[in-house]
Amino acid sequence: MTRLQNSGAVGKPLTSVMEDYLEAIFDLDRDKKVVRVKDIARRLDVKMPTVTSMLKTLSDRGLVYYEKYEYVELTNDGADVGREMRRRHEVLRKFLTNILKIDFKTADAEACKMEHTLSSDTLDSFTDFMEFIQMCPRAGENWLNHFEEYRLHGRRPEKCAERTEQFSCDLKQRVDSMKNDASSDNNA
Amino acid sequence: MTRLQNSGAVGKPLTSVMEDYLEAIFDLDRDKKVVRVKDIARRLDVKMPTVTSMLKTLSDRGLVYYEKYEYVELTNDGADVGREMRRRHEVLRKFLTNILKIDFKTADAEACKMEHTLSSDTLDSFTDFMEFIQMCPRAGENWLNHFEEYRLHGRRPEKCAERTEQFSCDLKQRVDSMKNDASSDNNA
DNA sequence: AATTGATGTTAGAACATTCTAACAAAAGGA
DNA sequence: TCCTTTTGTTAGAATGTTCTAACATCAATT
Repeated sequence: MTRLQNSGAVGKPLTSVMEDYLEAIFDLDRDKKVVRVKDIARRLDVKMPTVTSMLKTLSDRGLVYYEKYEYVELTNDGADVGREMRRRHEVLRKFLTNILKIDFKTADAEACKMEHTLSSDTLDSFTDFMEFIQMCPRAGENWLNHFEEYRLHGRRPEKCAERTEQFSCDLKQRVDSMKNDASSDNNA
Repeated sequence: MTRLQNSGAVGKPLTSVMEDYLEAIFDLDRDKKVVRVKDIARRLDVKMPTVTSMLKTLSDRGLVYYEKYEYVELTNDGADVGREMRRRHEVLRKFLTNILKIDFKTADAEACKMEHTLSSDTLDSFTDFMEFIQMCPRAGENWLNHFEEYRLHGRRPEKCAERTEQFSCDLKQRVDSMKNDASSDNNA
């Protein structure tokens, strides 16, 4: 199950658009103390009637408290979803910036799209991977810097290649075997 | 631009659903030599009328050749899209299985969802990262195995710390001597 | 209190995607 | 050939998300 369930009105799963709205409201709630239709509209780049319409839907499902012309608030269920989407967003953004070295703006946008599609389990794997990299000396920041060089200065990082030579045949063997596995899309 | 453009009927970007259909047809084309409505329906888990309807849309946009009751074929534009989606799918699936150690079935499903959302640039970063890991001995398969252990046996991989010590004799020496910026590996 | 500008709502429509029910063509026996 | 099964199509409806145009309310100023 990728999508969070609500225990409110309906048993149907939330759509990714609903998740976006809940995340937006959750964020705005922390920043601004009062959440208005206009804020949500600007944040999600939609028109105000669209927001009104969605607020009705979310209200029906017990995810927001919403009365005409009044400020919007999340219910507990709604806040749970919003918070979870925020968490996912952060995990993914950090992966994209810290590991893949993608610039913040792009990473943020990509994370926003990815956060709906990945299952919790997969998300956990991303988290684990990042933790592992920080925890395991052989793969820490130093190594990540090499990746950055690799990205910036072309496909064949000499420093890494040099090391390959210095390492035992044993290791190189494993590296080669993995290489075969991962570069097998010769479809044309 | 995340989405590929077609040079056919309309200038509008493709939806991710259209991309799914094109990828499915592309795959079936390689496997089965003749692509039928029923095959597409089964593959995408939709009903046949839905396929018929989408084929009209794709035909209008110059992405498939489609005549009533006849086999479906991709145009060059359509094949370009299908092939690209296939490539993205493979990159992501390999990342999820080889790096994050997610089981194949799950990884395949997740890749299918991710492939629409990521930009080409970000996709390239995934590819680069995988290539880098294969190329750089300090981050090869051996290290990836440690990650697997880490995932399976809890949050604190003692072996990683141990190894650091073990490597000291031969490796760390070289690393230190030839590497200028080696100093940030000293975490717990 | 009346006016004005910002904010919010309703109504109605469009689009993409999907479905079911009913009909139509193709294919393969008997 | 006629019949049956498989495959494919049309028509029509539903859902989810969005928009524009028009109207309503609120807040602030005069």
